[in-house]
Amino acid sequence: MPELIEVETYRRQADAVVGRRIRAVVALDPLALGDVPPEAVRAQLEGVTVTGTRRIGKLLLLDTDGPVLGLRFGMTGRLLVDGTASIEELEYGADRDDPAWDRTVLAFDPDGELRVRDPRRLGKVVLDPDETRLGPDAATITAAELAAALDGARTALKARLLDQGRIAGLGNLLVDETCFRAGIDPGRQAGALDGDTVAQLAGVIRETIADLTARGGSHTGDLQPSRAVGGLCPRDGTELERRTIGGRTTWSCPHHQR
DNA sequence: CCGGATGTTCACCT
DNA sequence: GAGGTGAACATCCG
Repeated sequence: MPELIEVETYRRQADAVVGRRIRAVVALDPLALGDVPPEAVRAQLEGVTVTGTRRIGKLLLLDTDGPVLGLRFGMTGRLLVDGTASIEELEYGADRDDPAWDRTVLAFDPDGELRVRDPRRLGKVVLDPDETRLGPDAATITAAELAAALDGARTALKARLLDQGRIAGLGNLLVDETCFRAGIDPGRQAGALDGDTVAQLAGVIRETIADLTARGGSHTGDLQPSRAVGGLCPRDGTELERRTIGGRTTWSCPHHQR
């Protein structure tokens, strides 16, 4: 579930713990920490107070009076705060929801908790993450920023849009949806788009994020129901094409996406 | 049993 | 070195 849209809803939920103190790190999955020893993370987090929340792309940041706590959600991570999840998180696996998947759990003073529920364990917990490695946030991307991100790139447009160091926040579903709406072939060479097309695409990216946010998530796009073998373009009825671009399954309309 | 999955990283290649 | 590609990671689901 987590692309920029989902992580932004997580951030809003996380706002509830601003002003609270981390009383205990109840659970910590070593796999999420990389090479950092769990004890070190525990020692740095216990006792600090959360002072604010931020988001860059798909990275959720909790500012504290100690280190910055960075949370990445991988493919299947969700955030639960004080026992509640946000409403639009019903898509992955649709049904099962097992507390055994709670990989990171923080308990607060005076009360409450925050937990990351992540079946596939591809999420990460990072202290003081390097924020400079992320490009400008897709939700507010300008034509100039997008032009800079695509500049001279010989790779496919989709591959470049997925590159978090160039533009932060777009995932597989959002990229397919924005290319679909913009009428652009995601396989086109990224650096070959003319200025007008880039400006138009920047607008479509922002509008698509706003639209799907209002609908309830990255999986609510117009293209989404047709992302299957034999699926037809919702705009013109052409059979959709399935390819791998940038290492990800890609659905597009060979008729109106050029 | 097999393939694929809303992501990131790293080894390897051009 | 820059830039790009594909496998690996761990787990669940159809």
